[in-house]
Amino acid sequence: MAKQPQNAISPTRAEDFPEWYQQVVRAADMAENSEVRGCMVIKPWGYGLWERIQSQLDAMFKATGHKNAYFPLLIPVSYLEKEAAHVEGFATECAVVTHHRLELKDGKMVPSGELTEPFVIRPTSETIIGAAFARWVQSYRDLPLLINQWANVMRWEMRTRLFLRTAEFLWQEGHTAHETPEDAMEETRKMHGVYETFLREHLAIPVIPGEKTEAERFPGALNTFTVEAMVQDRKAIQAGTSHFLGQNFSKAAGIEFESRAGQREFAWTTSWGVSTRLIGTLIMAHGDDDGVIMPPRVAPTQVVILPVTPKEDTKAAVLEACDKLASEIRAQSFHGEPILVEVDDRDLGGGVKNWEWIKKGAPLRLEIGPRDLEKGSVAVARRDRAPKDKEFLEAGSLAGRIPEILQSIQDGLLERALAFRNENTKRIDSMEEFRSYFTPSNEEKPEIHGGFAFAHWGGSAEDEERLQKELKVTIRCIPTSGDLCEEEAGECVFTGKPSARRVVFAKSY
RNA sequence: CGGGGCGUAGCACAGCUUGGUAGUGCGCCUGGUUUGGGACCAGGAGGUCGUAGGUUCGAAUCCUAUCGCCCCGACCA
Repeated sequence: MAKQPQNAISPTRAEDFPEWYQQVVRAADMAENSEVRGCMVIKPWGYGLWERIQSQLDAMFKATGHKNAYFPLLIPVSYLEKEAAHVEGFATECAVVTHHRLELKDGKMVPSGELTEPFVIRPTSETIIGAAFARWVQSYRDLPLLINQWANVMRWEMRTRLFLRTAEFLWQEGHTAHETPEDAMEETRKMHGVYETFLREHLAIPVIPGEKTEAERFPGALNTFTVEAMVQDRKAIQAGTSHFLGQNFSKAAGIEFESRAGQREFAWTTSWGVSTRLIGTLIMAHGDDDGVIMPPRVAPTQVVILPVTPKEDTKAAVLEACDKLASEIRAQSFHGEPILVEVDDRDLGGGVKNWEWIKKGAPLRLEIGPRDLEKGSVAVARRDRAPKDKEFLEAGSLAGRIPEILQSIQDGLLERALAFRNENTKRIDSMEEFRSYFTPSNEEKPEIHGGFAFAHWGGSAEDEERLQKELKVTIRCIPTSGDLCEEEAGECVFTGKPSARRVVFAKSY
């Protein structure tokens, strides 16, 4: 028998990170490419994670006063034309619907009824929601209007990757309208904060909250705020955005109201969103060479119980003990919800099942066999430790300890991710250092290199573009809060011009 | 859309240079042996070799076109 590899995923992260990512998504059975170009099938384990993300974020949106609604998938092309920057930003990636009927012609179905005005499949909904807001808002008393939509959107991307960039993806888009610019800006920052909290506390991913430069701004926005995460190839990934749209969209859509002073005024709007990209971020932030590691708070199954049934005569007793433990654990709660536990009693080899759950990243695996029944023990294996690392704990008191164990995994993941980010974040004060930091030593097959560079910047949009062309590095954000936000004057590394603060540079997804 | 690579069983691949009608491993099914572990033995199911043309007595293999996928770039959540 051939010796099994040490780890479940091949290649390893160090060998080939992009390929590792794809293998992990498949090994964890989260999603697969579909027959439709650029569109994925999200499988139960991946969708289960999305549902957890969805329900927890939704609760945070509700707690901040938002209500859910749903708007059409199809947007009249003329709506898009109303905001100049917006059209320019999205035009090239729109899927367009031009017909409404099929006819059988020479054995093939062909479109026949041409629409008088084509629709685009929403790439985002500012315009169509703006049109609704224009109807809904009459008076300052109708404001603020705080709406969120959970939906799918479509952007016809050149190159797609499961979860990170797909033609169709799932997301939430918040859209709000306010009486004053101050109110709208406060909303923009508030939701920016909600994302930072969610990423850190729920997904165990530390992020740098900050503002985008003009070049990276959402088309049509006055300010774009972002939370930037670092994943294990040391690249940055934009995990969530919050935009202050000023009056651009309200003027385009006619969101007008009568103010307290009796004047007709345009509302101040915001929009903010996160997408299924969070799933890709989570995989790349926490995964190891054995697969996904799910942070307990969002794991679709937090505890898996694996019955070990070597002998037929003890099988029934083992299964019974597993079910009993499962219901004890289910009675416990973790962050206010019953613990999600599953007894995997499928008729498969124990090793196979064990490795499946490792690859899926279930936070805790519990094994109960005949010997455990005699000794009153349970073998406990944590996903944040080595696959063979098990600890035997006392069965009677185990259920009560599960919440604290899950929390310790949750905390450990955040600490580990934070340490990784800090190790790969560097203050840089010279151009030479900057260049060498972002230049791989093997041009043919670039190894994992670079990280976050924290440097002074006083350049223009053109300088920024040049930087991207030369080194593939962009300004990820100008930090607005958090431990990496410090106001300290200095000189731009590239131009020597004065700079009020350091900004974050990185290669990105 | 540019540069590179690749489409052969559910998955990973070999075979192609030197054309002769398809193979290996994993997975799947059946039976047996095993059992604190990604098991073993035996038997079995499964492929018009991406698609369409062409050359040829004969094409997975040679030629042309086309579609799709992956990696790198441009674009982007």
